[in-house]
Amino acid sequence: MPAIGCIPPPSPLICRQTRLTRARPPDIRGRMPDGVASDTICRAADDATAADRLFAAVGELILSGAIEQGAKISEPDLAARFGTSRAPLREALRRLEERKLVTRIAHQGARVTRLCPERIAEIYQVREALEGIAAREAARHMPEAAIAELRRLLDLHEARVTAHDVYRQGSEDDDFHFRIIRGSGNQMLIRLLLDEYYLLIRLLRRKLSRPGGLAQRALVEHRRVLDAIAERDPELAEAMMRRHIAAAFDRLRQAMVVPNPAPRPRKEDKA
Amino acid sequence: MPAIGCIPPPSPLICRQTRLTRARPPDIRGRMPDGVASDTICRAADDATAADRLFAAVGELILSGAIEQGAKISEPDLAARFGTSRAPLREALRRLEERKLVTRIAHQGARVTRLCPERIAEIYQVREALEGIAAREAARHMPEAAIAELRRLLDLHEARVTAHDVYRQGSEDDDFHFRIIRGSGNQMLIRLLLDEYYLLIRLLRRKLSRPGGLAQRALVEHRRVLDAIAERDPELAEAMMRRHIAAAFDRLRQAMVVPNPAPRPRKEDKA
DNA sequence: TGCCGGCATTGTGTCGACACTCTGCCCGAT
DNA sequence: ATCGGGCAGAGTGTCGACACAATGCCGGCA
Repeated sequence: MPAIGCIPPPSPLICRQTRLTRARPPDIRGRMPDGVASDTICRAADDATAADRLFAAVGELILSGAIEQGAKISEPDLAARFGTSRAPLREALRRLEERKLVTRIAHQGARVTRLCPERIAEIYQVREALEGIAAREAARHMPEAAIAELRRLLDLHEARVTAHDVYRQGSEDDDFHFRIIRGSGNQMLIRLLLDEYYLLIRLLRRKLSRPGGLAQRALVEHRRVLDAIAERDPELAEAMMRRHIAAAFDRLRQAMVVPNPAPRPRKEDKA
Repeated sequence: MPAIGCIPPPSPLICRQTRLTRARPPDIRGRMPDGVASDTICRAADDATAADRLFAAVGELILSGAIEQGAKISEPDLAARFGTSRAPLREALRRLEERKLVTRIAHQGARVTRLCPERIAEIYQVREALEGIAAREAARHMPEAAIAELRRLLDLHEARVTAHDVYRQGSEDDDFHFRIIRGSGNQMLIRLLLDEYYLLIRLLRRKLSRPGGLAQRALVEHRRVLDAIAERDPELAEAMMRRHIAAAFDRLRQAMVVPNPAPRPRKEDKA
C-alpha cells in the first residue's frame, strides 16, 4: 500500500490582484484584508488557468460585497464581463459552490449564499471546534520563532487597539487566527479552515456591523491563547481558543439582533 | 438585512443506483454500505443532470475501489466509458476535487487522492473535533424518538457483534455515527461531515484492513456516547465521542503499521 | 553507451453552438 | 376581475472542436 504524495497543491484560492485575460489591466479590485492572507493561501494566479483566475475574481467579488448576498449570478453576464466563455466561469462557480459561497440549483442558476442567523450560529459552532483543535496542535507543533513573531504581532495590535479601539475590519484578527491555524501543521485542518471556513466567516462579516469597542477584550483573549501555546499546554490552548471563539460569537450575536428587528422579505432578485 | 433561505439543497451526493444516460441499464455498480447511507444523503438522481449522475457514479467508482488510489483519471476515457461528453465529467471531477477525493493538477490531469498516514491522522484529528461537537449538540437537540431508535439499533448491532464480532464493513458503524451527526441539527456540520469527511473516511477505510475483533469495544463506546446523549449531558457526550474516535484511530493505526512495512513506489499510472 | 534536444502524441483548457428547461408575460375563459 | 394555459424569452446543461501544454519516444551527439 503505497502512501506518499497527498494533497500536493497547497491551496488554490482567493488572491489579491487577479487579472482575467492574460493581457488586460486589472479590472477587478481584488483587495485582500491588507497584509493578512496575501501570503497565506495565495498562489501566483498569473500563469494559472482562466478558471483559476475567475474563481479568485468572482470569489473576491462576492466577499467584497460587489455582488450582494442572495443576488443571482448570470453565467452569460459574468462571462461577458470577464471576457471569457462560460466554461471556465462555470468551473469557478462550481468550486465556489463547494465552498458554499454560492448556491446553485439545477436549471435555475447560481446565487450568492445568503447566511441566516441559524447558519451563522452553526458556522461558529463548527469554527469553535476546529480552531480549538488548531490551537491545541499549535501548542504542540508551532515553532518557537513563530510564537515569538506572533507575540510581536499582538504587541503591534495592542498599540493600534489602544489608539483606535478596533480591530481593523477584522483583518488583523484574521491574521492572528491564520497564524495559529497554520501553526497547527495539520494540512487537512489548514485547508478546511483557510480555504473554506474563513471564506464564510469573511462573508458573514460583510453583513454584520463589527461590534466596535470590544477589541480590547478580543486582544486579551488572544493573549491568553498565545500564552497557552507558548507554555506548550495543548489542553489550555484549546480551551482558551474555544472560549475566545464562543465569546466572539456572543459579541457578534448581540450585534446581530440590534440593527435588524425582524424584516423578512420573501423574494427579490437582480444583481 | 434579510436572512432566510440558506443552503436549501440538503445534499447532492453519492447515491446508490446511478444511471448515466437517461435510458440505459445500470452499468456501474453504485452499491452503498447497505441500509446505511442510502437514506442519508441521497437525492433521487434520476432527473438530475448528467453532471450530478457522473459525480455520484465516479465518486462511487472511487470509493468502491474500482479506481485505485493514485490512479490517473483520463477525461476522454471516462467520458467515453459513460457515454457523455467531457463537460459534465469535468464538473463532476471538480466537485470531487473540492471534496478531496481526487487531486487535480493543471494541464496534467486528475488522479484519485492518495491518503498517506499523516493525512489519515489529520483526518481523524479533525473528525474527532467535529463529531465531538455533533455529539454535544445531539445531546441538546436529538428527539427522544431518535434516541430510542438509536438504542434499538445498538441492540441490533450487539446481537450481530456477539455473533460475528465484527462491524460489517463499517457500514453499521457509520450508521450509528450518521444518526448522531444528523441528530445534532447543525446543517453546516451535517454537510461537512456527511458530504465531505465521511467520503474521505470511506476512502481510507478501503485501503486499511478493518481491525476485526474489536467490534465489541467499539460497541461499548457507542453505548457510552448514546447514554450521555440520552441523559442530555452535552459535555459528557462530547467527551465520550471524542474518546471513541480517538480510540478508533488508535485501533486503526495499529492496523496500519502491520500489513505494510514500507514499500514506497514512486510512480505508476493507468486506471 | 549514455545524455540531450526535437518531435509526435496525448490530453487538458477553452470556445462557440445547440437543446432543453424554467420564468415571466399575454391572452382567453370563467 | 381573476385564474389558467400558451408563448416567447432568457438561461442552463451539454456537445463537439480547437489551441496550447505536457509527456514520452526517437535520433543525434559526446
